[in-house]
Amino acid sequence: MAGVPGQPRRMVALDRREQILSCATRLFESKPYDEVSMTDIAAAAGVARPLVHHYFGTKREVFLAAVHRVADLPPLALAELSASTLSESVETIVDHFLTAISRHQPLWTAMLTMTTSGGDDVRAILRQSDETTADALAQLLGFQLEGAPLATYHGASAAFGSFAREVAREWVVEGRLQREDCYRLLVATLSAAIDQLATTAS
Amino acid sequence: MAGVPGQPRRMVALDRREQILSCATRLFESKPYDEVSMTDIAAAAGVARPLVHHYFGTKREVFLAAVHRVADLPPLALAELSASTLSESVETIVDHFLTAISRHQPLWTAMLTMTTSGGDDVRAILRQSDETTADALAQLLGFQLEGAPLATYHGASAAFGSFAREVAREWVVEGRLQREDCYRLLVATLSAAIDQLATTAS
DNA sequence: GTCGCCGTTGACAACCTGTCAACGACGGGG
DNA sequence: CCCCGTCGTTGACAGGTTGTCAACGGCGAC
Repeated sequence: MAGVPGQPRRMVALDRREQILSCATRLFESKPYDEVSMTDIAAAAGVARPLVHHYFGTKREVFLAAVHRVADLPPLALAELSASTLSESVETIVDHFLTAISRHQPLWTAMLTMTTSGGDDVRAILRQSDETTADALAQLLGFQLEGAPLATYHGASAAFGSFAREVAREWVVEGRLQREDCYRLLVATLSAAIDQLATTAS
Repeated sequence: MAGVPGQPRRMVALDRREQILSCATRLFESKPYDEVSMTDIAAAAGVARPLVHHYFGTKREVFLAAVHRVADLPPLALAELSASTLSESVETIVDHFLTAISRHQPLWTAMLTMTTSGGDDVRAILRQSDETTADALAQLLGFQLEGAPLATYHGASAAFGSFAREVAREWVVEGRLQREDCYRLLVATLSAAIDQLATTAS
């Protein structure tokens, strides 16, 4: 643990945490969860292993911090959507989603490879993200959600979020889908799902 | 490692493998991957730990064998579907899917909890299952698939398979969706997806 | 009866995670 | 100007885990 002579060994706490987290993220992007060891992370950050524990606690927490950071993409600017046709709104949303992915492609491939090793905790992070955007979408479309319909809506949106990510994976990492394919698929299915939910709710 | 006196310590190889795999499956159903140790599996099977390695190799392979076994549900009897309306076919398929789940509910919750801890290898197992049923469906609907459309179709079906599993999870383990909700959602989205693919292919 | 095959296991080495006491640079008070 | 407390940092330790190997012992073949 020699440390670069020119650089001060001692760093401001938040900077050091940030540096470790960034190194850890880079590692988790390339290998699945259980092929990355705390020793690897510490070595990548040029730091002793207990320091990683000092900042994050357990290894799982390092991983979750990395997932959280990567999952916190600039949220879709739903506010931009003025009140227009439902189909237009859907098309715009899907288009925004896909452009966001292509703009932050490395981050997305990172997230997709990281979340494949995930458990319930990773699912929780993704679900929360899905629910907030789904709520925004519902408000935008003028849905009245309360009681049982809300739970149903959240369940459906979580499932659809998983679908959208999987479609994106097929485009960005598997390469079996083109952007056009993703667009058509998502627009068609999302429209159908919304129609379905709207008619059932009434 | 006393072993039950009445039972012979030495077993036929395939039986022993089967017994270990069944115990391992039971464990992986209840805890995520990295909270189950080889020691646990061996103890559950009443056997020394090296024996598990002897039969399966690495721990990951035990896990994959368990996933594979659980994922190999009685496949949807697609052959029963006679040539009828597309919408009728879709409705029947979704209904079969949901009934299969409710009939084998323990197995399905098992698979859903196991696959949340999965990596690329688990994804591969699921994908293969998705592709075979998707191919059967395509043949049933009379699609002509070759070249690029085939890859597109496989990508889309993999994504939709993930969606269907997630919907099922919301029904069976999260409880935020009723069976009726799942039915409507899946019918609506699957119809839309098929329409979409059919019109693009032509 | 004896021999060899193979299911089975104890023991070992390498690794990994999580914890603790201790070291030492940095800034403030005397 | 020196001393001291704070806090970032680390070496070392304990417990547990995976994977491997040689060796034991029951069971069928000859």
